[in-house]
Amino acid sequence: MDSELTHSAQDYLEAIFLLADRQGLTRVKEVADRLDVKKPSVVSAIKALQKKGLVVHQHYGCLELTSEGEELAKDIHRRHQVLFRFLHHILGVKAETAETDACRLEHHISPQTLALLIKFVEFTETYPERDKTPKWLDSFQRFAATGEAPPCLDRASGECRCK
Amino acid sequence: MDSELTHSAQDYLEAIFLLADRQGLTRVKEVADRLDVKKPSVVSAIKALQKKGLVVHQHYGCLELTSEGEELAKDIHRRHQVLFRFLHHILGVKAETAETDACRLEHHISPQTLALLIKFVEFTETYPERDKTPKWLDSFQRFAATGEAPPCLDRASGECRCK
DNA sequence: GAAAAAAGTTAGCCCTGGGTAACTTAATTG
DNA sequence: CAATTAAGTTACCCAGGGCTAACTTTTTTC
Repeated sequence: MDSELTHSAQDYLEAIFLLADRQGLTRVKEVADRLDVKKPSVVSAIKALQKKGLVVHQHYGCLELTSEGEELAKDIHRRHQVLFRFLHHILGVKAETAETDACRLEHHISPQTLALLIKFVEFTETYPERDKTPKWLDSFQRFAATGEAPPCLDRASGECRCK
Repeated sequence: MDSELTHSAQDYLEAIFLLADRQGLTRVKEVADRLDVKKPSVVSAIKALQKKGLVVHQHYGCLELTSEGEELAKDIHRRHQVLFRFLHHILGVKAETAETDACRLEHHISPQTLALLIKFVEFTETYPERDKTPKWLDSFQRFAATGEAPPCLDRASGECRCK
């Protein structure tokens, strides 16, 4: 059993996971629309996932993840979410762009980088206070938006004026 | 003239740029070794770059970027560098991994994200003082390395203890 | 300067992952 | 329940981008 998933296989897996209704079912058409590909592309991608035992699909019927497929999909989605939060909440990339970038980046990131990115997102979301934007991030966002030096800093000396 | 460069074309362009000696010349072999591909792959990639007027290459001879090719290569490399600095200096990804990740990520990032990432790197490298690690980054790096809450923060309250 | 080694090239293969056209099955509706 | 429409499928095709094997040219070296 070839356990390696291609990039596109991961996209399909994640999409099926996200589209599943309460009964865990979705449809070829849904997947095609979501990923912006044509139905035959979905069908052939699903054949591959089926062969690996990650998806169940009877002819002309619904799609369903196996439990193994669901585990993988959750993992893929977790990665995706971290990237999205980093891009959108920290860098300030607009939601739509962050979404598509996250989608493309998630396949090209090493485990080490992912782990550190998770820590980075966790760090900024947790300190100094949960769900409160840290001062430095606030400074950065102002800087990014206006090009202004951080408000509590003197540009010339680089010294903090608000000790 | 098809002006769009494929991902791999960008890699080749950047590699040629970085390998060029003082006379701006390099060799198929060099490129192949650097990108970890075989020579025939280089040859066919170069044919495409040649057709777009980005590279000059005579049979059995040296490779050289045209000025247009060099402009593009510099731009590609700038992107690469920003990513590397973000990954290595900010997140703390080890240099080797940061290098390969940067190489892979650079093709999958939107202009908006790149622009913000540049600002982010610039911000952390400039404030509060040029080339001095900001306090928050220091906190993050300790947190990433040890899992400890930032030293100047009380984890329970989230309040800063060192006002 | 001839023989060996290294570099470059060509031809042809393979896999990924998209697409269209044409067909079949299922669902909807008058 | 027959006709229409929508969904799913199949059989192709195409481009990107790598590879190997075999050949040619250039460079080295004895």
